Amino acid sequence: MSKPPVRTRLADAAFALFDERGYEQTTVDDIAERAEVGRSTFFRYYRSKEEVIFPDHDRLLDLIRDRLNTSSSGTALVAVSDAVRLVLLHYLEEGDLARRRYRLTSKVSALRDREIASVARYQRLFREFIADWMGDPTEAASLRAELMAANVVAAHNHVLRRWLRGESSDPAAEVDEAMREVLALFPARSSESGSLGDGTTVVAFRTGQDLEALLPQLRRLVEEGP
Amino acid sequence: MSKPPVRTRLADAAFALFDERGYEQTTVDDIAERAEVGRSTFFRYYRSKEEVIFPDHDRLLDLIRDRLNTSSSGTALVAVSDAVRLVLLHYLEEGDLARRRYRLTSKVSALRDREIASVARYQRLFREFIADWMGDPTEAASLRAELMAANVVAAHNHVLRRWLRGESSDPAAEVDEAMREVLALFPARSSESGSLGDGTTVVAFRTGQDLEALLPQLRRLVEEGP
DNA sequence: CGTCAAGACGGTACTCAGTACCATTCCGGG
DNA sequence: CCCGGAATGGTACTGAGTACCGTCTTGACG
Repeated sequence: MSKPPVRTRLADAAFALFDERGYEQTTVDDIAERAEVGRSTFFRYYRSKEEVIFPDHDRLLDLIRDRLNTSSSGTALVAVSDAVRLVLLHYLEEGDLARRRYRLTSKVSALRDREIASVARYQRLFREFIADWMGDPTEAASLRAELMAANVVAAHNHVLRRWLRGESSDPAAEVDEAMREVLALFPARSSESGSLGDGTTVVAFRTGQDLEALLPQLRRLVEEGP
Repeated sequence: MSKPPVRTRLADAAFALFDERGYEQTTVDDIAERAEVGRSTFFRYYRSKEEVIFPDHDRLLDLIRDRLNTSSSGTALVAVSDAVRLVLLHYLEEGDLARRRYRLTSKVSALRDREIASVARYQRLFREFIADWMGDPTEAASLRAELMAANVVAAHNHVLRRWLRGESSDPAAEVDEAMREVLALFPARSSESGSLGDGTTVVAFRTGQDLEALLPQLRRLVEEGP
């Protein structure tokens, strides 16, 4: 009976020690020792101490990038929503491992910062994808892309964190609902849905209730003639 | 003629060396030496090498927190928008220093990550403030708070980065416009504007154009009876 | 003017992450 | 059996960050 592969042994040892003594109190030597390997071997499998906890962020980012590049969804926002659902599913598959990681990142600010930086890379990818997709180089379009990306990521994080905290029994359904919420914030423009400009137009609002705030959105809807 | 204060000398030396050799190629010893100070003294003024570049993020965060706590704006989102404008103005006051920092963070990923982590702290603060302000513990409200915070921060970052890149001549006006855009995404609810529930109701949409996506928003508007 | 205490400063020594490099061992094909 | 490459372990180094201690300055007070 041979031992499990080195990479797995290292990860197991690391998580066990982090749970026992805490992240900062655990040295790379400790991890290597428990995994019964040399210190150099640790750094062959993981570039840093942090990477034991976030092993495949790079791989997942590449996967999402490919997904977007081969996407054929109706709108950029829908494509991105679909892509981000993949990320959530990835975490769900990790199961308990994801929750252990969450407990660690909740306690250790250095790890939380790293996690946040990773998420920002997704957001950047989404922003660039949406901006490219819109093909509109104006400042307004650029801001819009930025907002869309931020919303998708925020919605994802919201659902993910709920699940990680054990507050969600059906995160897949929740993320779908959250994405619908986001989609609703950014109604598709007529040019995006194939220049059918002749549908019935109806407008709904309550007078006397921050009509001012609603105006830009209504204006956008109304001005979109063929 | 005495020299400038130690803290200033250290910062000047650090930025000069970062420009000359790059961030990673500069050691703390180098900085201390150029500032004509001992190495220990460097760490008395800055907790880490990175902190020379981001000296007052903590202070600014506290300032924003106070601002929010003493705020009396009409809605949570407006209060947060006002607060975030303060952050932008802070950067504008820094002037060229902010641009030098931006050039550094653009090149050195470790610094970019740190910057992103700081921004995330603002976003968290905003999210908690909005959630508290709404006082609505439901999941939908929680998501809404998350989205609002994300939008405000994204809009701010968008304008700030444009200015840092020299693409904006009037960032103050741009951030106001961007915040209007964000406000427009989140129309105030009736309960927020004083329980006037008896206004005229009108509804507008284009059939055949992602009506599905618009539904949640419309439903929300319609269901808000007294 | 002398004294004393507090703070600023410099220096030393340490831990630990991460890198570079080299020697050894293991293993499969020839 | 032999050879070559891959995996491994060990050693030595750099540099960030921490702890601690001795020294020097400074200013208040008698």
